Amino acid sequence: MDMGMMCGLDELEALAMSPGGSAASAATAAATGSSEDEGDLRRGPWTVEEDLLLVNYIAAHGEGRWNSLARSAGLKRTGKSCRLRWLNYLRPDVRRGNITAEEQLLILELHSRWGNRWSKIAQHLPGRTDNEIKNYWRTRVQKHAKQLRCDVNSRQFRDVVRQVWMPRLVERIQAEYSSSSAAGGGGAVQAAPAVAPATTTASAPPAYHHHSGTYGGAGGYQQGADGMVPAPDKAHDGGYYYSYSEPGQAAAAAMSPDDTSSALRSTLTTDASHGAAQQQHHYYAATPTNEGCGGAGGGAAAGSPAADDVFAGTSWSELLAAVGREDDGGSSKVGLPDFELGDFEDSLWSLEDLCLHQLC
DNA sequence: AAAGTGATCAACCGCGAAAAT
DNA sequence: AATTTTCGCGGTTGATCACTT
Repeated sequence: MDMGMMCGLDELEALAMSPGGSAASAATAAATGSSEDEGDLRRGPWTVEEDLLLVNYIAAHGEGRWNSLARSAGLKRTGKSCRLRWLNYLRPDVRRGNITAEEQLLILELHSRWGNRWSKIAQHLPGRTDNEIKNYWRTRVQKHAKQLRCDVNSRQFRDVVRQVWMPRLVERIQAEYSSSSAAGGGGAVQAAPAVAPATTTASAPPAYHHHSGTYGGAGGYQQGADGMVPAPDKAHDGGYYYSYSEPGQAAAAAMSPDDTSSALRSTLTTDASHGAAQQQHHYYAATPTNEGCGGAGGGAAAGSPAADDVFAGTSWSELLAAVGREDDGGSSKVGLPDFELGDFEDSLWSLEDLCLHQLC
């Protein structure tokens, strides 16, 4: 394992002195409440010390056999807990930060195919964990469904996703690519890091990003002069948060050329004047007035003005108007072909569908 | 400024499948 | 072949942060 994350006593000592470390420990002690009896397994938030034990043990011995790993590493944790901590947080290729528009699009697309198969979906979003995707779905997607008073699996909501959400994501991605190409590509990493082509060069120095919107590093640790050390930045649970990318590594690792998202990217970026741009044209062909899904909509979206919310500024009545009523089988919606829904167990909608139906 | 509310995310739990003994 | 252990997944919870009132 060439993670380059060996940690020595120096780092552990530095850790003991670091604000993040002490904060995390204190926070954990407060969170767990009770002192840990000898032999008892710890629960709750991980301390920096525990993180380092785990990281360094895995660096030396590799992962797997989690129960014995936990014991051997001297961690009073279940193997399960160690595995989770490693996979969701400490792994060097874990990407942190906002879910990009392209990632959102991919999640919507893949969820339509596979449902709540989070781990399977996560395989197509390099650096993203199933837990993160699951959280995204629950907090963002289900929130929108709730605002619409729709079941997240209802046809109407899926129509909203298909006819409103996804097109707007496509639109945004297009805009991002346009601006990034106009700016010489430099903006792509910021705008759409998930699947943006590698923009760093082999000669570029490693980039450390100290905010929650970037990605590319292992949890809250960074490569020190001779080992992994906690990143002294944003207080976040344990009090550390950072990202790191080797030259040309982040984007390359973030997206292998042969995965679904890559195909998606090519779909989105191939000839903007014909491809997705044309999709948008069809998506927005018409909007019959209509209520829908309990009709609570109008203005409800006002509560979610997040900058990355493609629905921002659009009332739910508008959204619902765009897709027609569920109880009429969606027949009132226009602007999109009626897809074959008989087999939506397998695939309700997909970008391939959109292309097949003369939308690109 | 304080209290209340909602959003986010790390972590835990239970269960079934796979692997090991 | 049967039993035990380990792994991985999906669902859920709780703490914290951010925003609103």
